[in-house]
Amino acid sequence: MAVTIHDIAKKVGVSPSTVSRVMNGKAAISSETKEKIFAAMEELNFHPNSLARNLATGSSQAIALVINAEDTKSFANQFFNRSVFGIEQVAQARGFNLIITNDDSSSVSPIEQLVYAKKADGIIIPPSIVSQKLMNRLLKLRFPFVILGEPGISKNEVNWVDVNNSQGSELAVQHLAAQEYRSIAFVGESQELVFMRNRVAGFRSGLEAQHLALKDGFISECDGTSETACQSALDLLSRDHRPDAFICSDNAIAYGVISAVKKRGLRIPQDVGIVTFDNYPLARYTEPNLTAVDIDTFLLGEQAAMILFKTIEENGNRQQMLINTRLYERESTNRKN
Amino acid sequence: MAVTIHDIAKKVGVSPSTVSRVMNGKAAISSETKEKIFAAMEELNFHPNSLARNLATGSSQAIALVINAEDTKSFANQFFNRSVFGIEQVAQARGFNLIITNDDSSSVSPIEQLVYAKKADGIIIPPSIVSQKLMNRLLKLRFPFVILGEPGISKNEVNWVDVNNSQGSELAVQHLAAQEYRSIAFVGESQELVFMRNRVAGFRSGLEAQHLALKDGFISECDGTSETACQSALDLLSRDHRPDAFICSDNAIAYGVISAVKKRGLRIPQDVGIVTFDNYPLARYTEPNLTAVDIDTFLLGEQAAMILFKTIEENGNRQQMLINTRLYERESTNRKN
DNA sequence: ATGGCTAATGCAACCGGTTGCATTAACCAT
DNA sequence: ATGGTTAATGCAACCGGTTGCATTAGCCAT
Repeated sequence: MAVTIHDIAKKVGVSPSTVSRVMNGKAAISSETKEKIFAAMEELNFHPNSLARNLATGSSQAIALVINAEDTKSFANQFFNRSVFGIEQVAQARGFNLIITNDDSSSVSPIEQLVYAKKADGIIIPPSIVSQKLMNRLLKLRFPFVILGEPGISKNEVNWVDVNNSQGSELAVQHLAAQEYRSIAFVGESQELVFMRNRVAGFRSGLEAQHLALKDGFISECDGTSETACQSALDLLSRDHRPDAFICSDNAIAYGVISAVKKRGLRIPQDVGIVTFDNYPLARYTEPNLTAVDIDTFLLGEQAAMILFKTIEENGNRQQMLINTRLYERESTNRKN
Repeated sequence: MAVTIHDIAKKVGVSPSTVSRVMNGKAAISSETKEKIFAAMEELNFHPNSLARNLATGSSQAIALVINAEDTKSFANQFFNRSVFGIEQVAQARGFNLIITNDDSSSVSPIEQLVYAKKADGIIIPPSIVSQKLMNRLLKLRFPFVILGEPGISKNEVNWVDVNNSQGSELAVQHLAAQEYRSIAFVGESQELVFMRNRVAGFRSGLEAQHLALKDGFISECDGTSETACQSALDLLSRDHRPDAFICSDNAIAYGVISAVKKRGLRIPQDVGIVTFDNYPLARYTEPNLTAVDIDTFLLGEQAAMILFKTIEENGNRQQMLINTRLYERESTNRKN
């Protein structure tokens, strides 16, 4: 078997507890013994067994990110990659491991595993699996958790981090107004989704701030595919007073809107301007390429992890955070230069 | 504190070992006591503490996926998402956790943490961090590992899973030949990358199988950006005997090639056919949309995990596996219908 | 009746650390 | 000299399971 604390103790001629204390930098140990212990650890190639340590301290030294493979839309895909990196970085800096676990409806809640079996000291969960029941249970157990997105319920009672969706819409409107677009429409998915509601709210307040009217029917819902987005845009463009700009809730929708504009024989950006949420994966590659409201998902993950650790350490913290977006200007709105 | 095995034992009036055995289904226990124990576990809401169990059994019940955030190209991005899901699914089915840890050059090898501190029972690592030293160390420790991609070194001595890149190229050539393209070029990245070498090899053997000549300079290397890919394609298209088809090593390259073809005033697919590796993220959305060699990354992850578990269980297994690709036919090669 | 066998369960050591309390020795002030 | 203090370290219990070996009781064959 591997080298243990006892082997070190025996070699140096001290007790295991002394070795433990040296290893953890706790209590006062004479620098003489310290050095001998370090030397022995080096020589025997000692590595503390984290399983033993975890049991003794009652901590798993891990946090978990719960994902929902079924929910390909909101977080699973786009956000996933870089936010995982952000979370991992924060965890690693604290010597914690990051566990990833899928919790779709088919499995017998892996969250319970993590929580009850003490496999994690805290969890980050997507809004799509948040239920009142789950939240209540976690709160009652005082088990640290952060929601990666604004939850639809009890938003003031739990920790969460989200993109500032309404600010993103405002930014888009402001930019379009500056480019002298006056008749702006919004194409997105169902407003049953929290982030959609926030984007629409920002769209409204953005229009107000720019003293622009929200025309009837200019908030259009589709199912998120390019095809239905295209249809929605075609409908709007066939009106007497058609939009001269679109804000699209994601790249696939924007792609559909571009097709619609082209079908109607209109030019982008001269006749119609387009801004899309998300700078990925298409925005750079469409024709013309797209001005985009970009979301820093690395930062999102990072902040979620920070809040989680704060909760783990302080135990009783409650925090919400919005990450501001920024605009990447590209051809699709470049009317003036 | 939480309910332990001792609480159950006391309540039922048996010894902790009996409870343990019932929990694990080991040894013969009378169905009478079994039932009483199950009832007590239910009543007290007992959940075994995995930290204790792990220490006792000497297993962490976790596998780890090492990622390399610096290596955005080969695996980190595209493959990451769905292969993680595949790995996780296999792990979850076995009651294992999946740990994700980043190992870039800046950190003091988290792999050592995982291995020496016994935080994982096995690891999956990307080729980009595989060194001879690391492999030797893992082999010597008999620590189970699988490489997620064919390694550049010692490929016969270690476990790995990879996309069948050469078969992918062959598939592409075969399809192009069937569409009566005769002068096929390949645009990819540096052949220092193992997967590139395999794709080029498949390209060559595919041409041979179709009795097509490989023209001089028709294997073109760029740095992987659309811009340099476009330049490479422009060069090839300005030759006396220009290619009538391109196989592109990824979507960004294909995008550059499309631009080049359009710049030369040629039509796709009539004058020039294009096949790209990867069905994501652009293939569906380019103009025209792209015939693609698709890689099932979920399956890739799944198989990697399967091999890892086999190694963990059988201890001494050695296995390599190639995942075949399949072709999605789209407009960019649709010359005949 | 008796020895042998098996099924059911307990005992206690063990996994490898952590930590509260006790102990010892040295030093200081009175 | 004596009591008090502090620095350095050991003892032993503990974290919550697992498991080899021992024990007991019941049953069967001789």
